[in-house]
Amino acid sequence: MDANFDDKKLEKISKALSDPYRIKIMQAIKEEKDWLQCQAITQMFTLAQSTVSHHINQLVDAELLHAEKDGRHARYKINKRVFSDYVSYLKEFTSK
Amino acid sequence: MDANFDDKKLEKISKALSDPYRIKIMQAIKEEKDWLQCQAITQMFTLAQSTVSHHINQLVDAELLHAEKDGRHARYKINKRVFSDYVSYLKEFTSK
DNA sequence: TCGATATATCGACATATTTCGATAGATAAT
DNA sequence: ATTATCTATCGAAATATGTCGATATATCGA
Repeated sequence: MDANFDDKKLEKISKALSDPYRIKIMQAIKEEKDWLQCQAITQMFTLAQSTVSHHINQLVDAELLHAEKDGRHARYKINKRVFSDYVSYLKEFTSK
Repeated sequence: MDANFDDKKLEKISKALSDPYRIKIMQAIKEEKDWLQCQAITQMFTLAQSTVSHHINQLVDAELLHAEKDGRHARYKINKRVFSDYVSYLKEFTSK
């Protein structure tokens, strides 16, 4: 287990995943093309751009997404390491 | 993947795990004795009994905990199957 | 340079969540 | 029976979160 994975991180990641739009954003990034721009995500929903940006921010904050700036665009990718750490941490509850 | 595990369930479980007290409750049940009474949990924190009951309720609602009535006591146990399903569902994000 | 596009930030408002105290319901002990 | 114990529920208050529109910032293209 990664030493810098603690309860606070578990809480933050769980919170990031506790919203239907954020779950859909993660899935879109995973399933559709592996990375996405904010604007493309905005077009998927009937949400203001600022709201989508806010949701993405929480996912980035929780490190579930990795953000790269590419000119005026932003590319968001799934941080598989953090996801794996989260899953490993949770597995503790299923063992024993 | 369990057919009755969908995004709504993912959201609900994530939300249940997105609170520091609820995380501690889960850990206490797992680590200390595998099951616990509400009253014992209340004594772990400086929280009102009604608040603890409310937190437990959300964990039970998300099916992370299984509740048994034992006289006037309640026994809460971790639902390992649901936990496993959650973990499996999440693993999708780390694959490919 | 100027206008268009992409993203981030701010303030305000609505809704949801957390928390408490009070109390109800149910069971156990005396 | 009466009292004590354990859990659940209710209503209210405080705090947090989601959402928007407006606007700022930064980059690209003509």
